[in-house]
Amino acid sequence: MKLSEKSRSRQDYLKAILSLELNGAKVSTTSISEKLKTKPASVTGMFKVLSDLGLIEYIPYRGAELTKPGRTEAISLMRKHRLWETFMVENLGFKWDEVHEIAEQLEHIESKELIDKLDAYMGYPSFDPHGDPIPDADGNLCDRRKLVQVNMLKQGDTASVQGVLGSSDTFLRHLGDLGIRLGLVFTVMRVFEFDGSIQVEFEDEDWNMKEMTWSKKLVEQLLAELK
Amino acid sequence: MKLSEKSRSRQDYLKAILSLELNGAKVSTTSISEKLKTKPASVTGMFKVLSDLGLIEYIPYRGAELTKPGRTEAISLMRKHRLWETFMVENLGFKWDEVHEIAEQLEHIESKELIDKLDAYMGYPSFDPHGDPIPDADGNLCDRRKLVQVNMLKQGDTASVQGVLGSSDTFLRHLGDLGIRLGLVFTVMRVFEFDGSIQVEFEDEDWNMKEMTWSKKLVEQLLAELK
DNA sequence: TTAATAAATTAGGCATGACTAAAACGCGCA
DNA sequence: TGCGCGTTTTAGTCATGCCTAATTTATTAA
Repeated sequence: MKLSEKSRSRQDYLKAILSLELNGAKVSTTSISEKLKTKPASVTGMFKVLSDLGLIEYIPYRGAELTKPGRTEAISLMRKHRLWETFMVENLGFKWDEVHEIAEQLEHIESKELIDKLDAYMGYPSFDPHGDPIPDADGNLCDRRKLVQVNMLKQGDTASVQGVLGSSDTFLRHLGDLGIRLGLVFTVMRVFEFDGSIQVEFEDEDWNMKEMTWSKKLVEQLLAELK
Repeated sequence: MKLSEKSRSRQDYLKAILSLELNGAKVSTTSISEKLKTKPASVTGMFKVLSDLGLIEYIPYRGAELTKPGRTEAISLMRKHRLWETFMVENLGFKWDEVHEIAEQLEHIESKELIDKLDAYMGYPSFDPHGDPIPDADGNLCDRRKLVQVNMLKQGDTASVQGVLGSSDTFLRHLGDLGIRLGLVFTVMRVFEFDGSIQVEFEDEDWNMKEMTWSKKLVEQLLAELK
């Protein structure tokens, strides 16, 4: 009996459980069965399996809860789902509403290497095209509420680059050319709007003066955390 | 009974059968069982299913043969496998020997849109990193023997662009900037080598003069068919 | 405290796709 | 023609993960 084996089904259950937990809802067999379009009786069966695998804490008639390993696995699935969605929208030109179904399949591809390289290829985006945060390789989520768009910064603000909302090839190349990378700490020297585009002048850690002059939309794509 | 459903297993069998047919080998239960690491008895069972689905012609004790729909499906899998391998090597920076296992998973992703967009994203490569031809969206294979590398063309040759051997981002962008696209018909005006790099001057259908000046390796990546 | 109701579990089946063991086939060679 | 051996098929199991129907548990209201 290969109880250690991952399966599509088990992964779908873990994802559904994480989703309910994040909503603060009780993880009951009914709620899961609704999410997965199965029947409560089937959920009971799977809860036993997941419990035996140490992925959930399951008390009959009381519901289930992810354990540490279970949560790690579920977050890894969320990461894969959102990175693939981002790739399809930003690189392949899909519309944001066309990618969910395909990402449901892609998230089950087993290869940490693949997803980490895809992450790097896209410039480590912090949010997917729906605006949901993408967990990093260690499973950490970026809290959007703490971030501001670069065009909202004021003179004298010091902040660090934390993410990119939407990360098309050209935009990322542009950022790279300017030496703008994730984690860069900078101080805003001047912000002004001119003829429909926004210009931000800033100084980086090495006291080098840089500037961005983009359409308003492009500047808004760059997220930073105030220091 | 949902006999029309595609399954991972069935697809693996179709691929194995195609592979043996391309080698000119007889498609026996034993040979398939060796390829798929199952037992001949299991193959017999699956042959019946595939036969009922109209994907193979199966005569007990005689072996199996792909039908038209079966072959189409198998070639689509080959296309997906090779395109994903190409993507992983050319765009994500994998080594050519690291990608097979992952492509075995990716080839089962069901979405014609996805694979066609990935194909376009990479510039419609004709060969994968192992040098095997990639079927196009209609299942047509490119016969490598009929193609020549652009640096082998001589003054006055007329040819059409048929493929790119390896298609890194930068290389493809470069080609795009020059207006070089799949199917472009052109006539070579001048070829010469200078200081380790090769220069090809050519005229396209609209009589515009263009030139490529690249390292020898880059020019060799571009494949064309003589007219 | 108990009865009613909603939710969860158990019991028993079914389809898929693997397996083993045993029987049937096919082909080469005497 | 017929024997024998390797290949193939049949028969019967097993695990996964789903289902329905019947039972059990928890909770709420009288």
